Amino acid sequence: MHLDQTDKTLLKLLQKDCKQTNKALSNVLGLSVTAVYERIRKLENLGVINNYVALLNKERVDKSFVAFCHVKLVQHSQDYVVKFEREVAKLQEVLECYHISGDYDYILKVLVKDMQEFRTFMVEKLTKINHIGSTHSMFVINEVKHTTTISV
Amino acid sequence: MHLDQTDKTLLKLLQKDCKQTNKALSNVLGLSVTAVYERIRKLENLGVINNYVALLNKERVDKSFVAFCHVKLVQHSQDYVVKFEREVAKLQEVLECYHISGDYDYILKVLVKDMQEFRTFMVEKLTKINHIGSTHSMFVINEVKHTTTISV
DNA sequence: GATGAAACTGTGGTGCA
DNA sequence: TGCACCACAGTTTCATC
Repeated sequence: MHLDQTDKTLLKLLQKDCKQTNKALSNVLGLSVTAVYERIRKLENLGVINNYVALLNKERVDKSFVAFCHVKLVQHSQDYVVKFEREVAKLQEVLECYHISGDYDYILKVLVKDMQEFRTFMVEKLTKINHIGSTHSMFVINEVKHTTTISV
Repeated sequence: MHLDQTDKTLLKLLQKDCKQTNKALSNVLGLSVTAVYERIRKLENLGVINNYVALLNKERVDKSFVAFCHVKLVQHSQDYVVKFEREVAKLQEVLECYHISGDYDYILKVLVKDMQEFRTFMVEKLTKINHIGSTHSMFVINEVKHTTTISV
């Protein structure tokens, strides 16, 4: 796989706004509409472009509380790890979950309505998963930056 | 602002795939194409839908290393805070940055090619920002879950 | 990668409940 | 206010060069 400069520019444009017409893109890139169409198809087929999604304003859908939650398991047997990861992936409040190096095993990004809902999430959902040793939560005071755009 | 069940279903569908035609959406929702079109326009105008973007496979664009980086400032004067936030927002390697509660002031999600590039990022970019007291990095071993879909 | 044609979709007007 | 129907302009998509 090799991406030339045109591919990279195209990816940059589509990461910013994927609803642009091929005609608009063709103007920026100095190509024909078909050439743009074929490059996009190529990038999709190569799996460089995963999918196209609508991003919402979380405050407007009443989800204003973001927290990062560290989790440590009591043990690290494969059984426990697999089970925890499967259960946590099911929780819709958990937008992201990573297995990380350091004092804790996992870091989770959790999105809920408010502090009260976060408490409910912790008590009734997260800590209901077995084999969790300890957790440590950090609350987001302010979102400084949040982008889905990868520099290519 | 009030979102009915149809709006919520529509948001769920568009968060999964925003390239679906209004016709396909109208079939799922049991509405006419125009009705779907008008609801989407409404959600855009209300600012519920922020934008439409292409999501990339980070491995396919040679960005396989994710790290979370805690940052503490030496002081918390407004001047220092504003300056740090402005500088960090400019760094393309930083996908997310949050001001958080707890021992550290900020948590950053950093995406680069590999460990070596991370080192370069830390030495030549992040710690070049003034007034940083200390940092603490955690490396992602495995991505368990990563979604942009907010449950509505 | 360009051109041109066919099929389809987005978009806005009008009317109905 | 919200939806359905209709029609046109513009877009996607594909065959051909």
